[in-house]
Amino acid sequence: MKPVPTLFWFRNDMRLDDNPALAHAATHGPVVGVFIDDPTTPRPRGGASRWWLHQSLAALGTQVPLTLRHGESLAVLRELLRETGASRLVWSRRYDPAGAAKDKAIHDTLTREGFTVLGEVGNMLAEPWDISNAEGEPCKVFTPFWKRLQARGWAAPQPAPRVAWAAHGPSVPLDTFCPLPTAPNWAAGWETLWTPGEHGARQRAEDFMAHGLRGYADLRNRPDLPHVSRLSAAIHFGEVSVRRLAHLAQAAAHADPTLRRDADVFLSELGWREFSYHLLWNYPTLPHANWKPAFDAYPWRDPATDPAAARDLTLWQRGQTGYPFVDAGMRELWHTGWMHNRVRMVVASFLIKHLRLHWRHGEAWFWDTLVDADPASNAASWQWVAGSGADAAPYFRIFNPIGQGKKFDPMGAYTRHWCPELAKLPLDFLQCPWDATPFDLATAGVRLGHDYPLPCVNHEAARAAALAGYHATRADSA
DNA sequence: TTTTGAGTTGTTCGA
DNA sequence: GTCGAACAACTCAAA
Repeated sequence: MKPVPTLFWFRNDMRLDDNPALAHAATHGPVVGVFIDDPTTPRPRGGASRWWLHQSLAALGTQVPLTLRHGESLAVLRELLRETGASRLVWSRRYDPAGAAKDKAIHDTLTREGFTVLGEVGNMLAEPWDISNAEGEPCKVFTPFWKRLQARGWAAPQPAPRVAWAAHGPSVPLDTFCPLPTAPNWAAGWETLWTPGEHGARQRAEDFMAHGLRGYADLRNRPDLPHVSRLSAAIHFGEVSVRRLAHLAQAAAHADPTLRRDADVFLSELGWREFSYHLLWNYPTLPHANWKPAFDAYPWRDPATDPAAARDLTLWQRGQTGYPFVDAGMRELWHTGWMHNRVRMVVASFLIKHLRLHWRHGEAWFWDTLVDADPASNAASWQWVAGSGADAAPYFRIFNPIGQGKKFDPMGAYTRHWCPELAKLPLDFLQCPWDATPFDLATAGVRLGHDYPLPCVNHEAARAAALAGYHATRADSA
């Protein structure tokens, strides 16, 4: 008698290592792996994310036989259950509101139809509902959340299970399923920057633990140095498990106690991701509505009705604001699909506070251009910078784009790399070329307004306007 | 229940 | 150049 297969639905868990759902599926005979592109998804992936998805699917396809299908998820799954004769469907849970709702609907429907449908914990240290404060409510401040999560602990990572994979056709060819960009190919050369897929992620993780972790606590703020993990996209797609990463960091600190502080800071960054999902789960409007409603009163400039605001949004997106550190970050994003976290904070603060454009415009741009675009981290972080989020930065914390550049790119290497038209400018004026003497500018071959833009806003005036705007959000101003 | 202290990532000003 | 305080007021969490 032919054994009944189990259908394993890959989503953002593109790995075999420490994949509890896959481990479960593997205990029930042959496994058919499927990935679905569902056009009814409310907020489809952005372009950069789809580039990564293509590469990640290609990598996963070399590890296991993978069936690729287009279509509404429930319909496709029904079709596959019928075609394969499977009676069991297994997945790693999703925690974004739309994904979780869809999963519940599919679970309920297929269960009613007699199938066994099972979700296991996704790529999380704790499920978003596992953590709550003393009143049983969601945590609204990071530190107590993180303390509670750490006290609770998490499961040790498990090695990849032995799986009896069963190929199943037909499958849509990858180049049709998830096409790479052409005309223009804005991702040209990205394959030399990134190695999507489980193997690349593990390699990157181990390389980081061996060479980047030491000094991480301080040097993670330096965009010119290799002391961040660059694992954000791999984590988003589940190419590496956060439990595995936590384990690797803890093992490194155990082997060498002088790495303790660095490892703790790295773990807390994983904690921020958990906190973001905790917030998204409990407050599903996080990606589009101010978490603090008081911020609804903020006098944003509207690019839809204000041409100057529209112009400034475009300058920001293109890295043409005239503030070199900001422009360097925005160009890094466009050219690599990624931006160093310190620079993300600076460009976000600039959009929100200097240009007084709603954080949603920035969130949307990041959603489309980041390879690591994530519904929880992206929304929570933009709201954090805006001051409208949970445990957010105080409103008067307005990053100085000049000072941040000088402080965190002290040699100017990062800024010069992404703003090559300023490469010959003396360091003293690199972050504020408008202060350079005509002689310095001429020597460096820079004509401000031609080779590099004049600043689109004045820092002091913009800062004052942002502070004035925030008074509208004060509790007693209503 | 009440009180008290804390709260990712900063900037500016004035002594 | 360095240092501490102010920048506001609020909510949350823990004692």
